Amino acid sequence: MEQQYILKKCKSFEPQHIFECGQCFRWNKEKDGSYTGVFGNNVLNVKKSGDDIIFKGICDGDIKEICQDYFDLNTNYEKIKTKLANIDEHLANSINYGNGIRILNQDLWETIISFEISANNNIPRIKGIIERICKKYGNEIKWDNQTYYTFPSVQELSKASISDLRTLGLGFRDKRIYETTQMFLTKQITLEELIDEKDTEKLREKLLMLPGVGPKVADCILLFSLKRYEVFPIDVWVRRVMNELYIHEEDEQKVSKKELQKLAKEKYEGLAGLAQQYLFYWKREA
DNA sequence: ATCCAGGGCGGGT
DNA sequence: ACCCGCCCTGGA
Repeated sequence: MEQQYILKKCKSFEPQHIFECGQCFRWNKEKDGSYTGVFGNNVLNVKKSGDDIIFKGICDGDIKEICQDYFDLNTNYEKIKTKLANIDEHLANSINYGNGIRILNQDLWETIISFEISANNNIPRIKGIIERICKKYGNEIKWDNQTYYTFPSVQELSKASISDLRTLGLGFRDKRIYETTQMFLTKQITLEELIDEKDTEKLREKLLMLPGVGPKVADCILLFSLKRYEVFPIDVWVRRVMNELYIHEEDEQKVSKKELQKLAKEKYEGLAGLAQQYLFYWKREA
């Protein structure tokens, strides 16, 4: 049954910024500018109307509670943005540009697999691959005369062989996804132990044990699902923007990740991940 | 046509 | 520790 929730006068909430800042792959823009997506067993449409946000859809529980958790509504982004904007002019500009960004609280399993798929790949293709996986191995949810598919659980995805995955277009990532799924299926590693691990460095080490998870993917999982706002995922865009703003090296490829990590930690401290999102979105879109 | 896209892996120094 | 070539795929 359809539910609706209206969030009144929310300053830091812009659907386009949230869904197109690179953190998620399953939200699509509708003709009216709203976004529709699937997360958990929920299908939701998010529409901005003045200062209000209208959430509408099929929810596995109370829509208000689900949205408060998923959209990180208990975090004060005004405060975060003020702090970051005071660091320097570059950050102030990028925050002005992506002022409605929020870090979603995404499902760990889905985030692990999604970012393994993102390796040396592009966003349209990543989205296509994930949709095909969901359609084949997830569960159907019908809403508003359309059919949506949930992201498959460990058990559900374990039905896929390596060649099944290859058929869906995963390319060389097929084996990585298969083996990661097997590790969780056989409880060689569990989602619970990752969620319960408080020490971020130990947590990163555990994530790096998964095939297909290197430093960049691990940082994305830490930031986009495990709420580690201090980690700083470095991809080509972040390297580009950091070099342009602070380093001015002719060949940006020569700037080492180590140097960038150090710079981010010095400048942004515990909010490096948030800073990354504003800079990334600004550089990609503007 | 060749290159590249939100890297990881394995095999070199 | 760094460095490098390779890896599927499809769109420009």
